[in-house]
Amino acid sequence: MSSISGSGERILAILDLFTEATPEWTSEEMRVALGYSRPTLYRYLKTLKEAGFLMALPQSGYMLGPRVTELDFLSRRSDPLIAAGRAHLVALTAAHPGVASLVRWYGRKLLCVASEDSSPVTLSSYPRGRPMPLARGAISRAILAWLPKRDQEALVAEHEAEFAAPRETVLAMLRDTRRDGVAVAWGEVTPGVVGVAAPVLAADRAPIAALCLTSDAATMTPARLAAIRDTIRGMASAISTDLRVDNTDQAVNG
Amino acid sequence: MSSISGSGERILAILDLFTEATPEWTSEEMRVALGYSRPTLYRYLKTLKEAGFLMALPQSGYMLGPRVTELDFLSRRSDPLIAAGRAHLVALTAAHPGVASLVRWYGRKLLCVASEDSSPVTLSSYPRGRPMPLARGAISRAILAWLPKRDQEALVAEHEAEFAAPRETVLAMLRDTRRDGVAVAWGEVTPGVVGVAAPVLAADRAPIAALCLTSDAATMTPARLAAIRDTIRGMASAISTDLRVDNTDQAVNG
DNA sequence: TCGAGAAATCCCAACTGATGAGAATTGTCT
DNA sequence: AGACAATTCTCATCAGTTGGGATTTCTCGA
Repeated sequence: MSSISGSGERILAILDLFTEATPEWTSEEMRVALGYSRPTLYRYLKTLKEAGFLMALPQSGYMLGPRVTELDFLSRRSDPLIAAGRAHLVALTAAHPGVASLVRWYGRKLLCVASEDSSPVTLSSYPRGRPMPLARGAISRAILAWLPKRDQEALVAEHEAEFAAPRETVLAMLRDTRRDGVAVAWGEVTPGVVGVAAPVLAADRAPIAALCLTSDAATMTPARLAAIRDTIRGMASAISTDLRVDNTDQAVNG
Repeated sequence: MSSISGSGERILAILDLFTEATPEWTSEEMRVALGYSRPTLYRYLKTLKEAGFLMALPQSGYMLGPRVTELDFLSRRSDPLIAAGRAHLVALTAAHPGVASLVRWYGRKLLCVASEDSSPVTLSSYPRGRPMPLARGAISRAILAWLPKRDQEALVAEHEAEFAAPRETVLAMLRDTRRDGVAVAWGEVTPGVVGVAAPVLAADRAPIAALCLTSDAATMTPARLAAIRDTIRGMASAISTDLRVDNTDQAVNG
C-alpha cells in the first residue's frame, strides 16, 4: 500500500481491492490485505455499505454495491468526451464493419468509455470500464506517442518487459506514429484483428483519449486501411476541436 | 444534509451532489451546497480526484471520474443477480418482443442492473443505473407487495402524493399482487406500454430485485399476457432459488 | 435447541489527524 | 499586465479516529 494517509483515502483504498480476479472479499481477507484493525475496518465497511458502494453477501463477505452502477449511469450521460464522440462511433461502424471505441487515458490507464459494434464476428472484449493493455495495440500507441517526452520515456521504461521490442525501437516507433498522426497494430492485443487509432488532444496538446476502430484482419485491404486511417485521424481531430469549442461556448453563455 | 459525520462520509457526500439534473459542479457551488470550508472542500476534492472518482473540467468545475466506470464494469462482471438472471432475460426477449429488465431493490431505490431489448420500437429509457419511479409501474409493485408490512406501509405513506390512488386502494392492490405472484401495469411509467414484473426474493423472503418485461400495449392480447405472467412468475422464482442454491454451493466448496 | 466459531460491534483512553480562518500562490483570460 | 477566480498553505485547536480487547450477534450443523 503506497502512502495512504487519512481516513478518506483509507476508506477508498478498500475499493481498490476489488478486481476482475478478486471480486469478493471477506472482512478477514481485507483486514490482512490492508493492515487495518478490525474495528476500524468494520467502521469503514459500514460507511461504504451505507453509501451503497459495497454490498454484504448473504453468507459472508462483500462485493461492489449498486452505487457504482448509479454513478456510472450519471457519468455516461454527462461525459463531454462521449457527447463529442458518439456520432463518430456510429458513423465509423456504419462505414466499416468492426468495433469503434472511445478510450479515455486516465491516470496511466486506458479505459473504454463508449463503443459501437458492427462486426459480423466477435472481435475482442474490452467493454466500457475494462482497462486495456498499455504496452500493446494501436490505442496504447496513439496515447503514448503524444505524451510529453519525459512521461513517454518514463512509461516505456516502466513497462519495458511488456513491449515486444527493445526500448529504442519502441520510442522510434512512437515517433513514426506521431509523425503519421495515427497508429496501426496487427494482432497485438487480439489475434486476427487490426486496430487503427488516433488521439484526442486537450487544449494543451496532451492526449486525453483515443478513437479506435478494430476490424477483422483477414478482410482488410490496403485501400480500406488507408481510408480508415484518414477517417480516424480526421474524426479524432474533430472530437479534439469539439471538446475545446464546447468549453468556449460555455464560457460565453455564462 | 442529514447527519453526516466523519470525514469518510463527508467525502462520499460530495458524490451525492451529482445527479442527472446537476452533472457538473464548481467548487464554489459545492462549498455553498455542502457547507464545508474552502480548504476542507479542496482537500476532499483532491482525494476524490486522485482516486479517480472526480475529474476536473478544463475551465472550471468537476464531474464524475473514470473510476466509477471501472468499478461498474467490475460490478457487472461479478454480480450474482446478473449471473442468475441473464439467461432468463435473453430467453424472455427471444419469446416476446419487448424490453426485459432485472431491477435491483437497493436502499429504497429501484435500479436496473441488466436488460435485453428485442422490441421493434423504442419502449422506454431506464438503462443500467438509472433509478425508476417508486410509486408507479409493475416493477415498483412487484417490490412493494413483498415488503414486510411495516416497511410497505411506511413507504406507501411516504410517497402517498405520487400514487394515483388513495392509500387504502394502493395497499389493497399490493395485497392482490402478492396473492397473484406477479404485477401488471398499463402505461403507468411510459404511455403505451405494459409491464409485467415479479420479485426475486432472498432467503428470508424479502424482495431484493424484480424481473420485468415491458412490451407494446397496442399489440398485447389476453392470451399473450397470461403466458407472460406465468413465465415471469416462474423465472423470478427460478432466479430466487438460483441465488440461494448458489450460496449453498459455495459453502460446500469452500 | 445448543454450542462452536465466525462476523460484527462496543468501550474508551490516547493521540493524531482533521478542521477552518485567513493569508498566499497559481492559473486563466482579456 | 492586471483582475479575478481557483487552489493551496500555515498552524493552533480540538474533534474525530484509532485499536486493544471485551462483548454481542449471527450462522450453521449436530
